[in-house]
Amino acid sequence: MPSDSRTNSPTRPMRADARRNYDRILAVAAEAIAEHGAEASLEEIARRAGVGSATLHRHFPSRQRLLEAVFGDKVEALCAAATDLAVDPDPGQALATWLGAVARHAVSNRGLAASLMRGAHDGDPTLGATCHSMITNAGADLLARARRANAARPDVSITDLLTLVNAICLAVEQEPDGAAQADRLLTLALTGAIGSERPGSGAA
Amino acid sequence: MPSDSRTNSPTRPMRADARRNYDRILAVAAEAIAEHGAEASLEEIARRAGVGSATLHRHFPSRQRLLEAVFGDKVEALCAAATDLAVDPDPGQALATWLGAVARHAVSNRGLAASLMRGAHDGDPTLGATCHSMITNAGADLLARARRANAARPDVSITDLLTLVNAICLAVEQEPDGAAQADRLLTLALTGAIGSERPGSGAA
DNA sequence: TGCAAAAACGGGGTGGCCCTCCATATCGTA
DNA sequence: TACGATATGGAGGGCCACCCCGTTTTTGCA
Repeated sequence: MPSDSRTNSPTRPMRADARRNYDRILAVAAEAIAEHGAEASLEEIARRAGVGSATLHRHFPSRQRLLEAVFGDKVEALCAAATDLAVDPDPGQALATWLGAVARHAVSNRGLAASLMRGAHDGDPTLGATCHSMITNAGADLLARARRANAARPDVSITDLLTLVNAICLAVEQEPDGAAQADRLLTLALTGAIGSERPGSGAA
Repeated sequence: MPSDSRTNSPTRPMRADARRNYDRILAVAAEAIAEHGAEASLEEIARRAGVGSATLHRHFPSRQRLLEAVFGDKVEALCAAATDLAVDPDPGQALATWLGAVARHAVSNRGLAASLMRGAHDGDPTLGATCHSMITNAGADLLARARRANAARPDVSITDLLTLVNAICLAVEQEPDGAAQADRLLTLALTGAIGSERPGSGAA
């Protein structure tokens, strides 16, 4: 069920001990990243997993790769959510709901936002489907639908929206009440931070 | 004319050699931060300035202090701009203009956004007027005026707005066309990223 | 089952970073 | 000029990412 991009790839299946270590590292990394964020010490992850640091670096050649492996299932969940929302009767609301879900995931999983930010644009195009592009593709459909329904500006791209979401999440990541803050700021950004409330419709 | 919080402070004036080194370090740090962002290596700054790393750490006990010293004049310029805009006939536009100016400064001076983000809320309350609080105070007046003119939501704080600006700048800092991106995203966030355009008034 | 080649492992080294101590050099002044 | 206060910076400690290469484990086959 979980996404094991190694067990059934064209390359020879992993040796049993390698697989064991791979899984251990992944589990420990998830904990460490939850504790210390995306900058968690790789050395300590290896230590806690009971493997040498070389083993960690062999399985995950870069920090980004480790992050992507750790958050793979979260990202898949978000993509699935996008698919579900793609049949929502209110495309505009569906898009907003999904962006909120992305924000919620990013806030409650430290490091996810950082992982989603750095897309394929900084080297390392090895991994075909990075978290970044998966999310982008998933969101693109929702935006397209919203646009067709005249519920989204024609000049805004899905990259714009996701950049906003991630930027906000990254910014509030270490605030005490990050979740609430992120939600507020996202709503603000989506509906207009400066009151473009039509004169007359305002308070009072 | 430049703000030398050391020359005329209640504490004894700096010795000539100390002052020389202080200035050298500051100049070199500005270059290094422009090159490598807020995470530039302090050791290399010391090396380039021709001083020992201990000297750097004595003058600037924390990275944040160095950043604040480097960006002090930029922040003062932004505060001055806020004062000027405080008499603008259109308070809503004035606020938007100022936020745009903050963004422009933050994008063209790598590290400024990072410096503005971390306010007094993480220890080190030694320095009375941090960049963070200076900017916040400066912006608060503009927002208050805009609010009185019904040109700003009553539920949005200056902290919200500055967090958005800084988050955006931080996010696009290493994109190739950062300035344009930041401008676009800020406009989006201020006016509403999802088209709340009234039916009929849209493009066409 | 036994064994050799292949695969994976991890200790330890390199080089970088931040930060501190303290013996030494420099400055300002009497 | 001489002296005390002040500033300096090299050396060293602790942490980190990353890599080399001798050693151990696993596997597939006879």
